[in-house]
Amino acid sequence: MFFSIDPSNSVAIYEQIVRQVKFAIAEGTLCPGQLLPSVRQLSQQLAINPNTIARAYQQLQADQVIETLRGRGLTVCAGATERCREIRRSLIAQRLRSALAEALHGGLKAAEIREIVKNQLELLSGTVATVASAPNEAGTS
Amino acid sequence: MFFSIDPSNSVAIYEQIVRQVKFAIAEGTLCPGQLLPSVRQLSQQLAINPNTIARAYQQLQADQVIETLRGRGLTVCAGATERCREIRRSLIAQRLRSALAEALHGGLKAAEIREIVKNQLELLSGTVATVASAPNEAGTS
Amino acid sequence: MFFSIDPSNSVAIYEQIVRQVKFAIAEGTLCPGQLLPSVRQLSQQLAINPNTIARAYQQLQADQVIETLRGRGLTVCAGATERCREIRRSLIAQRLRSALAEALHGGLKAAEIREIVKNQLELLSGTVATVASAPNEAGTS
Amino acid sequence: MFFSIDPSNSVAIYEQIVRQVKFAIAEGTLCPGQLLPSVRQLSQQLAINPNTIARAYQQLQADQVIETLRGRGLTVCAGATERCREIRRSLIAQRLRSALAEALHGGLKAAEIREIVKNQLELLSGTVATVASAPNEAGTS
DNA sequence: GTGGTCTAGACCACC
DNA sequence: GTGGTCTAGACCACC
Repeated sequence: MFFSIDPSNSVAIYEQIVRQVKFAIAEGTLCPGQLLPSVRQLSQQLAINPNTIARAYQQLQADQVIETLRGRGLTVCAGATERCREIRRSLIAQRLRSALAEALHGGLKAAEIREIVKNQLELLSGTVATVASAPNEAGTS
Repeated sequence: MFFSIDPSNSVAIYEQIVRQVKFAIAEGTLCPGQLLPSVRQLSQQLAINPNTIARAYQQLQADQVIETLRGRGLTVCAGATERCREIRRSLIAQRLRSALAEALHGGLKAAEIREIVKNQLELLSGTVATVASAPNEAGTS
Repeated sequence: MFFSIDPSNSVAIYEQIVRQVKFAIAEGTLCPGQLLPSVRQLSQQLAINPNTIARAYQQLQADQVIETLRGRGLTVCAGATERCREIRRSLIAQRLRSALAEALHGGLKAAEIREIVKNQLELLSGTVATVASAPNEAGTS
Repeated sequence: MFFSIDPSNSVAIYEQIVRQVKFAIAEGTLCPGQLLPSVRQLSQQLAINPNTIARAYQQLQADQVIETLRGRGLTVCAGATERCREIRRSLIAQRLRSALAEALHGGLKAAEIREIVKNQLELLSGTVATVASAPNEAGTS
């Protein structure tokens, strides 16, 4: 698990950790049953106060993504992979929908939007083209 | 000018005002030379702290969208209409692009994205054309 | 709002606060739109660290029971009354069901259980009898 | 003796062991005079830290349910069967009473409670009578 | 060793 | 004034 935390980012540090853990689980980098780095350990690795790490982990527990094994640490819940993927997909789809709505609403014509979408997808698909044969994982790098 | 402010929204109130003024200018509801409501007046109308209104107006001045007419109040700058339209369009286009990037990045396939875009555009274009029939989706600025 | 906090109780202080707020909302003591006591105020009143209060309030926000009005404080969400009632009822019903299951499982005969239930309801209903005409609020003292 | 330990359960592991031993004694699965599995043996069988097993056994000794036979190990005390049964029954009855009190207190009407009790008893009595037909609900200790 | 909770005190943006 | 975040350091039960 590698985290990259940016303390000057406007999203809170604990929230950055939450997202990166969910992302890692969705990606399969972190699997159900696996132990997370301990609060103290991660706190040292990232040079961040243990309380902040603990807060992120508490959030992840509330989201039913990880659970505590008494005295041993925190593990990824069974089913978390699918849950995290689903959360991600629906957040993304929703964000996409609202960006489209806002675009139409804010003066772009449907044709212009289609153009942007087409260009953007071609531009970005370059990276993805080679992975086209693996249906589910495409583009999760 | 009608503003709708939501204090429980995560974007700051002053920022909501800034956006709505720029939007109204881009739309032509507010025209160059026109006087804005005074701080006190708007503060009363929205039941919001005058400092907050003042801050929004300062921001709009910094963005060169409004300017003070000494002793008379604040007016929309000449050229603000085009500038606001341009600001809006580029913000929107950028947001759209980043939503698309994130979507690809986060596991949606290009085909799925195209599908969402297509559906959404049909859905919303319909709504825009015949606003009255779809009551709820219309005003989601 | 009166809170009674017991720091020697095994349930965490922040959790005691969370429960009492939900209870007060379910009861109607705290109504949608009403402001909660501020973090600092409650912290003084209960002689408890502000962080602990803040944590309780954050939990209540995550539970969609309260929401922040930027710069003004925290209010009870619309619909929170029903939500809190429903939460309470289902928690209680579930606890009751599992107590019954455990009782049967653990050696009490159905007849004994019925006896305990009957006695207990009679014993406790005394308090409630006079309120029998107000269907929904019965016994929420 | 089969134990099923869940480290992600909120009740401590040593406490889970204590309860299961008492339960087994109350049920007659474990009889006075019988030797308990050694700390090491149980520790291996459950893949649990020996200290945790030792702590459970200490607790059971304090509760006068088991006692050490010098050099031989730990045995179930004489009279433990009845004591465990009694402990269990009174714990259960008390839990039931408090669940009922809380239910009344928390907004369920006496009639609703009677309904839940009735349904639950029918449901579970059925299950107990013909365990084999309802696979999942049987072992919910 | 593990996480969970709490206090104390600081700084921030926002109103 | 408001809440939100973070650090620092303590203590606890559990394993």
